[in-house]
Amino acid sequence: MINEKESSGKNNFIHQQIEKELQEGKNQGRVHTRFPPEPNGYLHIGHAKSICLNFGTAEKYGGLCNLRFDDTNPEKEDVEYVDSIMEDVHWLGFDWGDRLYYASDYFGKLYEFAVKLIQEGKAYVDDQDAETISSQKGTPTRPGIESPYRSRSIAENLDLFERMKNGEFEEGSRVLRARIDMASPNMHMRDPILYRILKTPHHRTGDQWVIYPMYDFAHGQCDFWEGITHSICTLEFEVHRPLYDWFIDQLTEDNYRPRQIEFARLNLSYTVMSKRKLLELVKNNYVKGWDDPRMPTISGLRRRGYTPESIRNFAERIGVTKVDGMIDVTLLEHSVREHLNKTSHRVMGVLDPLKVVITNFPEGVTEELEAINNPEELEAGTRLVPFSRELYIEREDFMENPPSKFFRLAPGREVRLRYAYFITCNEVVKDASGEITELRCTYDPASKGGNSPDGRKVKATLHWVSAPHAVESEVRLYDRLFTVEDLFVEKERDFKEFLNPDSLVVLPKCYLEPSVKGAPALTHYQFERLGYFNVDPDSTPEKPVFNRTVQLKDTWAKEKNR
RNA sequence: UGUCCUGUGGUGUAAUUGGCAACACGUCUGACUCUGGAUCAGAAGAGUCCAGGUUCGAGCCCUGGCAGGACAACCA
Repeated sequence: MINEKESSGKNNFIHQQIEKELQEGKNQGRVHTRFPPEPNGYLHIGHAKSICLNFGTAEKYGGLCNLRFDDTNPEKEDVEYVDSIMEDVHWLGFDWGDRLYYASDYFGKLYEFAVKLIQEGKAYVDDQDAETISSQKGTPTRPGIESPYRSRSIAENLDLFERMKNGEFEEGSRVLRARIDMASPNMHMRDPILYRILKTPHHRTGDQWVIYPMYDFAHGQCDFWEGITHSICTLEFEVHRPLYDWFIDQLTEDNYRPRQIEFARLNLSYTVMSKRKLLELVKNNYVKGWDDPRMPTISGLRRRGYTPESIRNFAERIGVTKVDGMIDVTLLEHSVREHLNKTSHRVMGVLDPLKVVITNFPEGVTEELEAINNPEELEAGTRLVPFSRELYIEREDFMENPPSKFFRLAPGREVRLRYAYFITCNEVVKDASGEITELRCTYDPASKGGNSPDGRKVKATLHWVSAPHAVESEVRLYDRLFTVEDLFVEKERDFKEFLNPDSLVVLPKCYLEPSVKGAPALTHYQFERLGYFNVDPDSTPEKPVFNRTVQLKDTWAKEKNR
């Protein structure tokens, strides 16, 4: 959680600008933002940054934030995406109230506006095909040339545009263009296309329209009609701003103007953030779906075990600037650990079981030992954990020939079983191949509860599970999806070449303490000494499935690798 | 050979608008601990892309460079 001290006095450049405007009395003190996704994919952590910025900014200045679907391209969009986007925004903890809009709500007004531009001689119908128009556009360093249709009469343009709307022409045969400046140093001002013919049914308007406005012709006007004051978008739209302003200037003579402000999109190490690439991973089954826990999507992170709080704190921590950079995933991981450490219940679970027999503990007896649910929040209470003669411990918690820095169980060494007893290893049982199959230990009955009877110390406390009481579970371990930190520097090669083959490891047979039985999907736990895990929706009453959200920090692992 | 944007510890951000470069993550010590977690205490790490200039004083202002990015979809 980010406290006041950390967040105060750290205004990003957008908030600084807003505060300046507020002092000047601009927009009558109104702050109104919008989050405008195109419903052509699932939201990802980069969108979360934008959501937190837009909704957070409105919240901070007592303003409003709309949710608006930028649905001007029926070929890529779908209601499935609309639904998931609304779910994800809500899950993150934001609400748009009754301000749910669609660019398609404005198709009628946009059409009228286009007609007005034609009447003013500021737009024309171009009969050329895409290739020809593109070739006349010039390059960033060379001016374009004017279309032969540029100076058609207003009456002819009006007639043609109406017939475009009425479906009289084929897709691609005509477009409506703004008449601005083919020699502009800004490519977007070289008679940009306003409308194109598309005969694909739209997910909301069906076949009512066969002409669709382009992004540039829709976005700013929607902002204007909704009373948006700050239209926050990502850096790549910077060069669109003159066009954005040009349309608004044609629309109104008011003082009120929505202002486009650009910030740097989020780049996370070891992952991809483009919807195109994410879609490719899903479509070609490199992952199991948009909500695969390895995906950087909101739904993937949710299933992985991230909490809304952790994502919002992350967004706050990374800040907002115009500098293109790369955020280390470990910062995201830190954010979940921080939140889950405070909130999740502790539980014991053994992922790679090694059987331990307590030779001096009676057979057929079960003891119930009290364990603390969350040492960070004692009000969470305690639970009883069964203990018996046969247990499982983590295989890596035992070494037959331990190096000096290894504090855990070894032959002749005494350690504590958490909340249970001190045990000493007396015998190592192996199979024919030499693999350790069982440890035979004795316990000190006087150390019940894990308290040293005579003040003697042990260097390690191990987690364990009683064998006859263990809940057999599947546990899925995740690692980064890609093997390289920055996919962008490898843009010459197909990004799929860098997929991490070990991004998912399934452990089919893990043993967990019985208290996890029946926990609903998405319940968070800390498996003591291992990490944070949560219940996967694939769980059945017979066989729970857990996802590892993130490991605990592990200084031994670091030591081991030296 | 254009227009626009951006350069601050390893990473991400800050610097009261000209006043000893601060914070978080990470790293390294140490303390504490029934999680090698958490917590606590401390340390190292940049002189702000470069070169000039203005100024008592520049990360901030001016000039000139350099580097990186965006823009040539009937995508958003």
